[in-house]
Amino acid sequence: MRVSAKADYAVRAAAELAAADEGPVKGERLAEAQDIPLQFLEHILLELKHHGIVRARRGAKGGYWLARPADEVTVAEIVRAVEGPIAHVQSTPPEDIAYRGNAAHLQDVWIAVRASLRSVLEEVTLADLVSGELPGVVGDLTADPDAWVAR
Amino acid sequence: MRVSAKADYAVRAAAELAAADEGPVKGERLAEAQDIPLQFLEHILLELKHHGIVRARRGAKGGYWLARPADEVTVAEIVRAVEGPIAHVQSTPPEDIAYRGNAAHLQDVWIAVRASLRSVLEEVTLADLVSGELPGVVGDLTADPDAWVAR
DNA sequence: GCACTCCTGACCAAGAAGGTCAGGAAAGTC
DNA sequence: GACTTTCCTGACCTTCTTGGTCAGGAGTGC
Repeated sequence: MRVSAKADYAVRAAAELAAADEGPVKGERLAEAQDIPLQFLEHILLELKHHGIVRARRGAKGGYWLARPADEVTVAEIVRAVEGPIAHVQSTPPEDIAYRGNAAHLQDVWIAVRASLRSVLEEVTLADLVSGELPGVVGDLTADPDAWVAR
Repeated sequence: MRVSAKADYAVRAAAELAAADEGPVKGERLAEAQDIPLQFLEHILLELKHHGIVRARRGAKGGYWLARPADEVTVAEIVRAVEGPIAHVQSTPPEDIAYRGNAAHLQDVWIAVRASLRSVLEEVTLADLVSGELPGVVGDLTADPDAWVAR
């Protein structure tokens, strides 16, 4: 139930791309802007490219850019691209698990967990992230001061 | 963003304990009921004991039982006991991370992610799980057929 | 004393996390 | 065509986590 460095880096780099007006952005600039090790970032960007989220061109004047408009790319997509499916249990999707005995209803709980994650991650687009105008669901959740304290 | 085998096992074993009317339950019985490797389960139960969720007695007639009533133990507690804090980013709590540049608002997103996880995991108690009468939030989330399909 | 059950630490193999390194391959510039 | 720039790719590395197993010790009850 944790967010990996890779996913965090990927979203941050994508946010920088979303904010770039036009033209490709060099990996080096992304790395500096978000303080990410360059060579590690290049691997991440490659994965994003393979997933059709980002495009790239080599050579002088080369760099990376978003394959789609920033308001059509969600955080969920990016996290999935680098971390794989969200909220899998023991590496299998919750809908495929058969629980027995008194844990029979645990499946519903994991399904609800996944749905609640999706309700946040699939709503927030890169455009939202850059503009700071986050969707209502995020505002509702972060409005409670309790959301900001550790447990 | 995945649920470990350990957390899954821990919740399942705890559900069995919650369902046991009275008297200690042997580790072996829990392991059989939920099909969990016994020796691994014993380590998990020990962690739950150290977190004050479970109690135990050795010897004949020994076994494990819940330290508190089943309707006062949440799934969140159990997951935290064996997996550590929920929704940490790069092993640090989201409220402690300072984002820069165009990723400035990413913090709000991770906070919202954590809050949405909590809204499920802290609502469901072991009593809910055993009875199958899950809290409203779970019902709402699992009612949507979309919640049951992979992405 | 003996059986039973939990308790604990050591160990282990495989994989993931979080990188680094070295070189190749396209694209643009002169 | 040479040269620079930048992405592309695979190999490698160290440390930690995951998901266990093994062996023995220590209470508890009869």
